[in-house]
Formats: sequence, structure tokens, C-alpha cells
Amino acid sequence: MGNGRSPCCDKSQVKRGPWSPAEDLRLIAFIQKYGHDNWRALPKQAGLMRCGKSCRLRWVNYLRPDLKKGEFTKEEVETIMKLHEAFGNKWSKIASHLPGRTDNEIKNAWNTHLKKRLANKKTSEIDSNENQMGKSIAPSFVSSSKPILLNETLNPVIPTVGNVFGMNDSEVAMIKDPEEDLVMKSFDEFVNITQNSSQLSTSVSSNVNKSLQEAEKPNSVVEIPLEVDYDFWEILDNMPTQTNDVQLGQVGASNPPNVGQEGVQDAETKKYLHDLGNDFGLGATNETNKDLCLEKNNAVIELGMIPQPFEFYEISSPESDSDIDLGYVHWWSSWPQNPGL
DNA sequence: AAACAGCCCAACCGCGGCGAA
DNA sequence: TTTCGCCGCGGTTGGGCTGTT
Repeated sequence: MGNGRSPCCDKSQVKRGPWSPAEDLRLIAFIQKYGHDNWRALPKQAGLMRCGKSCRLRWVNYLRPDLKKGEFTKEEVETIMKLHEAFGNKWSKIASHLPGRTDNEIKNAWNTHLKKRLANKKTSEIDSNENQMGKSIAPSFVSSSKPILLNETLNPVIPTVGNVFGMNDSEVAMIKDPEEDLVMKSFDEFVNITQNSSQLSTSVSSNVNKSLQEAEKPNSVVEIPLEVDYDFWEILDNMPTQTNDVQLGQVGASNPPNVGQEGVQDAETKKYLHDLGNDFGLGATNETNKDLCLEKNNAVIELGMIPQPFEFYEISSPESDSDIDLGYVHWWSSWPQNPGL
């Protein structure tokens, strides 16, 4: 393609890598309220230091409310196998026949599991030369009586704040303070409603056309059932766009330390929490204009410039009335006040 | 318990398609 | 008709997780 096209964005000016919970919530809230007519402009309007592509990918593959997560049913696997045979690596086309599934998810599933299964199947077919098609079409890890897991995820994931943010109930309870509770509640309500609105059929292969019709329905924007008024945006405003690199699904895992567990008072955890507190303006020093990131060893490193204070364009949210660097205020602020500490 | 290897998947990258100017 | 810019697709990668030695 000749000299190639210019980059979609200035990569030195955007954040890359894993998304933080605050970024996710900001993206969700923005899209639910304003939609995503223009991905390129969205990050700026939403106050995200991401390129539009990254936002789109995050939304489409992970945050979209109508996503089914985690497990492929036998019917879905059969459909994937059949459609791949017909279309090849046309993942988006295959995904269009599987409501709630993304092309990325299907692609990953294919590359990690199904391709091997198909190879094994063909090998065994050659070996046995028997009419085993019906039995072998689905991978052996598929249960016909129960949804199956391609990895070790559990039951269908209902995206609540807790599980979307990778926390158990006690951890969710721990982080609650009045402000955050409102955000959490908003998010939970949003998710519950959108879940209800998107309970898509899992019976796929039985009626591909029906599924296709479903898939071709335009994604309706499901409003956050809570009145998204000034309070909501104010809370979002107070959330940093770049928190620590605590990614969804990783909070509560080995890194960072799980504050919900007993015996968390080891030095590393304390240091982590101390740093976290500082990071969000709760500790002694709130160094401005620096983004801090916890590495594996919990050493604090600087990532670079933090985003500008959150600001929606053409949104009537009142302007922040202070010079406080909003990018640091009160996200996870209850952690240091955790009774267990 | 530590080191290593393989697996898995979220996220990134570059390109093609397509519509608007 | 050409050029430009955005969106979406498919391939690839990086790093966390898990199992094995």
C-alpha cells in the first residue's frame, strides 16, 4: 500500500495496554448516554486518553452489554465449525451468526481449541474410517447438557461491578463508600437492565437464519436506567482516566494484592495500599502530572503525563470549580480505610 | 519451592472497504 | 473521478496464568 497510511492517532499521546476499571466505566457511561457515532472523536469527548480504535475494540469485544461471556455451547461450537468450513477465517461473518459472540472471541477459540480439535477429528476419521461425524463434530470438552467452558470460567457471567471488576462480594462491599456506591449501583443497574434486554438465544445452529436476523438488528443503545444527571457525571469526573494498571478481571487476583483476604497486612500489601492511597490523593503526597503504575514488584514507576481533567465536550456538566487534578481523586478511595487494615 | 513451558486471551497493528467531499 | 478519512476486519503479539518438571 505504498507509503502506508498515517497512523490513526499520535501514539505518544494516547494510553495503550490494559484498560483500567475507571476507563471502562467512563467509556460505558459515555456510550450509553451519547452512543458511538464517531469512534475517532469519542475518546476526546469522553475524556479518555485512548485512540478511537482502542475504544471501539474495548467496547465491541468486552464492554458491550449484549455480550455472552465465557462459554460456548455445543450448538455454538457446531455452528462455528460449520461456518468456518463455509467461510474460512471470516470471523466477523461467523460471529454475525452467533449473537453475543465477538469475532475476536471466536477467533481465539478457534486458534486455541477448535483448530486442534478439527485436526484431531480429521485424523481420527481417517484412522477409524467410521461414520462418527455426529459424535465428533463437537470438541470433547463440550457438554450437551450444560454450557461448556473453553477455559475455566464459571457460569454465564452476569456483569456486575463485582465480576466485571474481578472482585468477589466482600471486595465489592469493601470498596463502597457513598460516592462509589452510586457509581457501582449505576453500573450494576445498567448491567442488569442490559442483560435483560439482551438475553439472546443460545439455540444457534437450530436456526441460523433467526440468529442472523438477531445479529443484524442494529445495536440499540440501552440507556442507563438511572438518571444520568450531573451527579453521575460529576462522579465520573472524579474518577481518574488512568488509574493504576488494575485491569478488569485482574483485580483481586495475584496482582494487586487481594485486600479482601485475610492476612493482607504484609509489607507488600501495605506498601501497595500506601502507594495506591498516594496515587489517588489520599496519602501524603499527591504528585501532580505524573501517572504512576505498579509493576509486578509493586515498585512505583512513572508512566508519563496524566490526562487532562475530565471534560465532556458539548455536555452540560458543570465545570469543575477547582484546580484540583481530578484525575486523582477518590477512585478506590475507601481501600485505605478498610477495617481489615 | 523454583524454574520452565505451554496455554490463553485481551489488545494492538496494518490494511481494505466504503462513503463523503 | 479522485482523494481523504473513518470503520471494521483478520493476523499477530505480549503478558498473565496454569501445569509440569
